[in-house]
Amino acid sequence: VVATVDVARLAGVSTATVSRVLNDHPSVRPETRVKVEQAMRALGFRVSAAARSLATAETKLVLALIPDLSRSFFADIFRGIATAAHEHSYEVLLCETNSDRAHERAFTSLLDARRYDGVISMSPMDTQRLANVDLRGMSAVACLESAPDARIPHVSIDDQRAAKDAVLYLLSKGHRRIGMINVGGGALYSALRHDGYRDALREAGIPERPDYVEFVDAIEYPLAELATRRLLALDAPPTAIFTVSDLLAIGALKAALGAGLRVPENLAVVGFDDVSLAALFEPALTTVAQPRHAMGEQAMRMLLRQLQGESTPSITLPHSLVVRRSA
Amino acid sequence: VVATVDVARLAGVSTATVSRVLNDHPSVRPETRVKVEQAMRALGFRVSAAARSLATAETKLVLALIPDLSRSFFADIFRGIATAAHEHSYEVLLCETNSDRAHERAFTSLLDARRYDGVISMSPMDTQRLANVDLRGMSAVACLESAPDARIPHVSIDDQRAAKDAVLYLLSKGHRRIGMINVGGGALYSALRHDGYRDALREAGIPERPDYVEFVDAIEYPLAELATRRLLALDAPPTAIFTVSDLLAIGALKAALGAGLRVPENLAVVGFDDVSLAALFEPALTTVAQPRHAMGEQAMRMLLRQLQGESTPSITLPHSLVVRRSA
DNA sequence: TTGTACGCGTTATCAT
DNA sequence: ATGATAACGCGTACAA
Repeated sequence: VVATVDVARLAGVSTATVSRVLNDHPSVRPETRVKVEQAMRALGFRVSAAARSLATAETKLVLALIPDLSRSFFADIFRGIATAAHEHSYEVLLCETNSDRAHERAFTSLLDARRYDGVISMSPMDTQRLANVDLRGMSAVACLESAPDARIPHVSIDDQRAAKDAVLYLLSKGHRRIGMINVGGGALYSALRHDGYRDALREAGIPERPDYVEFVDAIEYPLAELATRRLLALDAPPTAIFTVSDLLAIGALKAALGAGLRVPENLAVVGFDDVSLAALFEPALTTVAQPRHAMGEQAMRMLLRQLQGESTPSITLPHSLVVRRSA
Repeated sequence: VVATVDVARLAGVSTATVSRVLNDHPSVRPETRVKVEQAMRALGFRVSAAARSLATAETKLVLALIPDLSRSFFADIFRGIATAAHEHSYEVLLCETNSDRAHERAFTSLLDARRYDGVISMSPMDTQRLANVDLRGMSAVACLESAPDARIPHVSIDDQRAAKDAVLYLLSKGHRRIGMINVGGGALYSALRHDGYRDALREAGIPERPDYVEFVDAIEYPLAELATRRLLALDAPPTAIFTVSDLLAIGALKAALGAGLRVPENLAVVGFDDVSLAALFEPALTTVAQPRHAMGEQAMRMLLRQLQGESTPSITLPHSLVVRRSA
């Protein structure tokens, strides 16, 4: 392998100078710089990230924890993270943690070797665990979900308000019997969106009907399809359903269509996230949009600032209601 | 920071012994091992991946090049790669290279610092470039697409045969006017699938109609929707369409449904890949399935073997036709 | 079975 | 503006 010493020798300078060239140090005479650069090319020199890390105690690598890679929702956030990271010469390692084994693995790999400068969690479960574990001084930020503990700053939308807005929209369309399909598991966002749903109903003076709120175990459309069937089997079934995810909304749509109902005439459906699928499906989904890319970018920038020793407050980004055909 | 020296001191052994414990070296007396492990815990010791890399000249990190992260098709392959990698204590860095800038970035980050032990490309464009660039001895394997040059081994299905099978199926259903929606850009798989399409027609004694084959610029359903409209506007329009991607098939479906046609009665549609969307859409897609997870696993194992100095032949995995409603 | 000592390729400090 | 040199933390011959 060719190292800085070799370059130094060929260029007739010291390794210190080679290092300076490598790091764009201003105090290098232009002619010297040229000599060094020529030597580098001539020898086919490449820095060793490892050696650099060892000397600087920085890896320029951050870990991104994601629950489910097959959901493009997370892919979009990841893109935002990567964008911001690359602007600052950082790389992002993606780790999917849906299974228990993967979750464990992620945390060992996170804490065992000092491979990462920091971590960004897009997964409620991981975020909660991050808050309860000794981070050994590693920086962490949560995306989408705030940690119960306030040590980890987060970037998210106002979930409660967003859910309320969605339900208010349904109310404005004249609906009085509004159901909800939520997800279990104890994530904070599901609690918040549930609260938002209640807020809207309360404002409209409509009493809560617990049997109008269904919980599914995972963000998978078949589960929502079943939940919707249960809702539709009620004595006075909902005329509209608010779901906490577009995938669940698709399930609701399939259940309604399968039952011979017309959407939105017989049953209105509102989703959440505005993934690409939302516009594709027939009828196209009315849904709450989150600024996914921006959220990823902000999360990464937040982490970057933490790495420089700054303390970073959590931030809330704006959501919006995208009205299409389903409601 | 606490290093091996500190652990050694506390345990009353040498750093060599600590290193041996770290690497599960058999020649360490059990009692010694225990002493060392206790010292590690007591001090909160963590290895430095950087220092280890510097000493071993291995990073235990591979780079995965992916064209489009929002397509779950690639996410599934990535999962396979990660699975196999983790079994051997490797990490996988994912890099999306759809844009020119990202493509350039990927290659600089790949070749500049010696950060990665190897690279797996799932992107035709990247694979072609890998074959034309000085890899500096870095191992590379292609997933999904063979490199024109034979230096880079690949894992893929038999694309030509798979396409032929799909078209043969349509022929078996009585179709004689069969169109195709292919993708431009010069990827090998599109040429192969085109050949497979021709093979099937030839066997059936049906002359080629060039106007039956449409090319789109990217795997995006709106483009396929337009292409399908053009096909349907022909004097004797196809009664069936074979597409090289499920996303394109969805576009064809939307065009057909939008034109008031019934699928598969008036127009049969066959997709490719069997992504989750294929089963979700109405009517559910008949499509060619690729063993995505296994392909990823095999690609990673192939890379691992290369890293150990073995030479690895390319491999072809079996495909299958999944018959659903659309054809 | 265990210890000694050096090398891995950078950066950073202190001189000059 | 540049050079000499000591870290950085681990693996590994070679010895013992």
